Amino acid sequence: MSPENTPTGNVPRVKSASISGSAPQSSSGPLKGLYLRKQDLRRGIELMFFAYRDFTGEADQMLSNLELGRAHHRVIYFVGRQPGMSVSDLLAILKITKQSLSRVLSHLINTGYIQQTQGARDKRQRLLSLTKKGEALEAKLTDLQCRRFAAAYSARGGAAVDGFVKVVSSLLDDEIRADLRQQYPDHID
Amino acid sequence: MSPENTPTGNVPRVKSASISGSAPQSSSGPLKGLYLRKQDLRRGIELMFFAYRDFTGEADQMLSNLELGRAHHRVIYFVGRQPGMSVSDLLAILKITKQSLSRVLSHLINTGYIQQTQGARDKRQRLLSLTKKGEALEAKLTDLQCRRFAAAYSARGGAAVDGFVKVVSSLLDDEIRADLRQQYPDHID
DNA sequence: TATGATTGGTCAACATAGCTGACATAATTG
DNA sequence: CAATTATGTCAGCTATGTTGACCAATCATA
Repeated sequence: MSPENTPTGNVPRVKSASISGSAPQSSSGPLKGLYLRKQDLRRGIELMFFAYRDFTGEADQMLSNLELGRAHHRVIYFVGRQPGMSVSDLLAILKITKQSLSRVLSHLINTGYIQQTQGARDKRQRLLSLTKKGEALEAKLTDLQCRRFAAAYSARGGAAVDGFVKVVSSLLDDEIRADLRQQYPDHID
Repeated sequence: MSPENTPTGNVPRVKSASISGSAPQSSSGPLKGLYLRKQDLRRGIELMFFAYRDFTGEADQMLSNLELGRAHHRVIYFVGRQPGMSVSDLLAILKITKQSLSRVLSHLINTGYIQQTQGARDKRQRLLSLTKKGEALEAKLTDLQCRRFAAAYSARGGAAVDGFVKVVSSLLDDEIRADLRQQYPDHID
């Protein structure tokens, strides 16, 4: 935790005082922990920042033409993924407050992207699903992002995809990783 | 672009009408493009969403205790990475407006995390760097995120890290990928 | 059946962090 | 000197998150 006053991070520094405790790391030769140099970890941080921005950028653009935002996209995406989900299901996934969701969800209902039906088993529940209009938008947005992934996956091949899924899964909080493992039967874990 | 009305996405669907054009894909057997099934691409989308949230979560928590936000973190991170950078350098990295940055940057200067010095070559420039206080915070925040990466990297090994870097790099916009390639001399590309 | 828990909606108020557009100052460059 | 560049600043707007309170309908159970 001691502050390291090393400016650029460009120089390969094998001894990483505050990090190296997490894993074996040799100070000589191309050995096992070479990818744990501080510069490699920083590259990871930056890749996440830039990739997330670029990954959402195209969809954001399309959404802004419809006077919608990223929050609307999330709702449309997850409702499209699991039609008939309840409001509390959605809250649990998005991890935002009821009020934040309410604002966005009401707007999507008023503008005809999402419809609600009363739950059969539990009449308190409002089960959410996409309208035709909502499905069309979801398809366009998901398509944009899927194309980006399809391009990346096919450019790099199955082994790289495997590594990607493994590493990103390990970046998740435990609870979320368990959820995702259930969603995807053949999930690498 | 035709809307596909398939509810859950849990069933493995080999034919992915709107996506499969991007790459070779066989409809039988464990072949080359198996990782391009719609469910695999959706998993990628979701991994990015959840991983980014979890990846920033711990730092966000620490920041909120200091009455700072994620925007402040970004500034501190990149200034710490490249001390002496100009305001326009920072704007180019963050891709936000001058006014958005100004608000955050002024606050960080007023609260003693960042200092400015007049450029020697070009006196109009205000070169940014972290104060001792800023360095200490940067170290703590970066350490949190580096630990997460170090854990993921060492749990999955070098081959997985390699795949992760390859795939995430391919998710970037071209321009950004070129920048990152320069930042990291041994960048896989 | 009465009670308490759950599901969902709503209101008011607030904070952060993005945006636009206009304008000002100082320094550099041609 | 004129044009451009680097930076800062003002006013105002929007999107998306937050808290806390409160209400209604429904469900589950003692």
